[in-house]
Amino acid sequence: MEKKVSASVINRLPRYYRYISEIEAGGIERISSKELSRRMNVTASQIRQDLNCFGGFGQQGYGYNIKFLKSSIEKILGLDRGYTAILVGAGNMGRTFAINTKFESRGFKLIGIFDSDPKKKGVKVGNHFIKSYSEIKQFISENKPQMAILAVPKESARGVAEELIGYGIKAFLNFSYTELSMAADDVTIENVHLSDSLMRLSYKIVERENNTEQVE
Amino acid sequence: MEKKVSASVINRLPRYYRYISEIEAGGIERISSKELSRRMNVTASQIRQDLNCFGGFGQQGYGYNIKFLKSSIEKILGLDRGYTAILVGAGNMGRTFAINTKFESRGFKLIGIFDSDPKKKGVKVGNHFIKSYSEIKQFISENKPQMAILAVPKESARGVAEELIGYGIKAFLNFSYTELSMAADDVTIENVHLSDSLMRLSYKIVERENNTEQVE
DNA sequence: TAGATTGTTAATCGATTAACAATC
DNA sequence: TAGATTGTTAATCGATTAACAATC
Repeated sequence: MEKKVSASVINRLPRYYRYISEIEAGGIERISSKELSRRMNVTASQIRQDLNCFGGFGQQGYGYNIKFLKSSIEKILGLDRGYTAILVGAGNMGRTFAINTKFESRGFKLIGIFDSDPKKKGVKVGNHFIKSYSEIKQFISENKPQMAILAVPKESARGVAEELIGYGIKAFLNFSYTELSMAADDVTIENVHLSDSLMRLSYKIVERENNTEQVE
Repeated sequence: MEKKVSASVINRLPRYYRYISEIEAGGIERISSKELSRRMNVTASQIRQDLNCFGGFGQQGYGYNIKFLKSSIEKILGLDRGYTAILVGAGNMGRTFAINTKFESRGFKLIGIFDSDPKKKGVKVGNHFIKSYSEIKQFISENKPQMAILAVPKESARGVAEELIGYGIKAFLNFSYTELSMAADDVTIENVHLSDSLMRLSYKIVERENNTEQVE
């Protein structure tokens, strides 16, 4: 019944949330789409259009109340739901993720870290002790986490994902250097490709060098 | 003189590169846009349009030669230029980045790691020994790296960026939890926000839950 | 009330897809 | 040559921007 929200809008939501959070931290109470557009370097029109996909959070003549807008975006993004996550793979990427407190401050709760390397078992990472991968099935059935963070080697990513889907996990954040796309359409995967960002940066350097050359 | 390539196309380039690399590794010699579109889950038309922004890499009746296409995309992205990078900040994120060999295999060379914490000086990370941040000015003037990877705390990100711009760095990959956007228009910044991916994933879980509820 | 600013409709712009002639 | 598939133009679709009436 609801109109489907476009991917472009969804992609922009976290950015709105970051800016609004910063503005709130700065002690500001309200903001107009115009002023926000200036800060974020987008059009005011786009901001109003985007937010209105989810409801009217502003007020004519006043603008947007920061606290209300922030909590509204939190609801939209599900940051108020206390979703829980497990981390699979306690290599560098996995440990970095686990230790980074920002993730938990964004409304998520990491409840378990797993690794298949027996040497890592029991090692402390952040507030957690690494568990054996062999315990994962039971852990999931007891704790029912909503998401799994995959930070395993490329080769094992697909196998692990399939196994976890079998145990009922339906949402993945995938840091492995491979692109997961599972058949089941009730499974959601966000692939993170750090080297893509690096390649884009590289492209822009090339582009700039080309522009500098042509001195016509 | 050249038509400006749109951001959408540039964003897709690294993904093409990853797929083509995998296909090459699988020993395949040529591929049609149709077959590639099937694998990548995009339209063949889009693939042809995108590639033709940069030239005609295919051949009628044959398709695309994988080796040639791969090296062509490498040239477009500048992966063949031997760009060098320094890493600033040897915390978890920085070390993960430094150790991850995938970055170097993508045509970049990490030539120095810097941290302002005196305790970290001399500590080995991957093949590198962490240098003091106070040495960075001289290092840059001697080695002229094309890019800097920022993995410093949020609070210092802007200051560090400004300083490095002063030393001649013009391209940044920023992992700090803040969005850099410097005034100078000859400076390029790629911001990486890991928690944005997490929030998008969360949004999709909410969306699915909403869809499941309404059993009309 | 007058001024400000939203929510929303309409207009524009750009990106994606379809179609097909060119050609290997 | 016949079949396949590109490169590219034209058509469609969707996203962004502009405009403005509604209203706080």
